[in-house]
Amino acid sequence: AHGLFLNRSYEAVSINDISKAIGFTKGALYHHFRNKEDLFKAVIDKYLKIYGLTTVNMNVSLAEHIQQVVEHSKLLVKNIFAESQPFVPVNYLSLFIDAFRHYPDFFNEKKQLFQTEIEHIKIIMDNAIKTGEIRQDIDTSIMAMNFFSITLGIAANIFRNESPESAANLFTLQMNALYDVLKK
Amino acid sequence: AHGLFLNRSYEAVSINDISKAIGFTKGALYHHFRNKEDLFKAVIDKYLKIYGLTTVNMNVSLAEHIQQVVEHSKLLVKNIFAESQPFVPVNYLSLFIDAFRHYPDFFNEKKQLFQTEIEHIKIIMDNAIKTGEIRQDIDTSIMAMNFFSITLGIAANIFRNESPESAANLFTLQMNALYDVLKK
DNA sequence: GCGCAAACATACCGGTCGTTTAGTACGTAA
DNA sequence: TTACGTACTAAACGACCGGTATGTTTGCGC
Repeated sequence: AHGLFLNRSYEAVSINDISKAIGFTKGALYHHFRNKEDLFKAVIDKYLKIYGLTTVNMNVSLAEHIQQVVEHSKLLVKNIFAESQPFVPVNYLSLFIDAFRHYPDFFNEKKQLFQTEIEHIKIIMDNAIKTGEIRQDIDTSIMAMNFFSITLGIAANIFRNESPESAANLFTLQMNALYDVLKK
Repeated sequence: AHGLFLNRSYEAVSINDISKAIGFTKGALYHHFRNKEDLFKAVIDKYLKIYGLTTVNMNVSLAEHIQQVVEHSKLLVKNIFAESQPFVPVNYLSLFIDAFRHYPDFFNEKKQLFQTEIEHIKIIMDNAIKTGEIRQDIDTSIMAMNFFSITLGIAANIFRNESPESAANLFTLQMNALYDVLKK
């Protein structure tokens, strides 16, 4: 079901499609899920992880944090590619959007996640200024958004060159380039 | 039809929905369009513009170029908000994705647009280095991607605070912050 | 071996999908 | 007056939708 919802829209995937894909009949599906929406929510809950650094350690240098984000993103990209060959980042975004539309709670949760992610980066940057790791004349709240945007931009990287490895490598270079101009 | 496709997915919008919205019968619709897909393509061709700086003047300083991108993005955001109230950037992305899926030519065209956009930024940055506007120790091909990612990240801004004005203002600050650390 | 849920299959429901068809109103030109 | 193209309506088409009711099989405690 995850694969189908990933590659097509919520409405385009029918219960019949899913039942065929898993090799069970519709009746079996409805034995386990109340309706299509419930099934979809279960798929989202189980498979749609995003950027989930979640338990960020804020006592790290900016360089270390970047290292972690890069590693995590590589993993994420790899997983997405495993399930959806063509139009990869597009499909991932699409599943996200379907989740927003048919699963409002998910929407609110992720919205909060975006916000806290940016706040975490800001704190780490503030610390990096104190320790002298990076320049002092930086508006950390704004620059944190830039970091976050570049992270999301990894989708655009995949979009442009289609290989997960090169997209991840580009992302690493991007992050390091930004770090270099911030460095003291 | 544009409004409907913007707020829901391709499959979720039926010919009946469209015919009701425009006040004509289904038959009238099929008199003008061969099928649903053709109708959709017409909508995309007419209404889905993106980031179309297209005719970029490359003999400008980086500061001037940023100014132009910011102004253009403000306009874009304003237009999108005019047509789709809730979940604004999500809806816009969704229409984009539907276009990719059901209108392959559109996909290839926009892919090229992304690429050339980044190349333009790189050229402008290379010039800015020559004129002494910005530092010399910058990998322009990588930093150009960063600029581009931040531009796309404007969608995340809208997503987080829902007001087009504040999203545009944040975007301006983000661009300026990046410019400041690049400056000589 | 028996009883009995749980796990599945089968068959069907009303409704809606995209699409097609037959027919009508009307302007324009022969 | 006739002919004909355009723009449209109304109705119907088969296919398939999400969902339900009702069987049948399976695994497991006893």
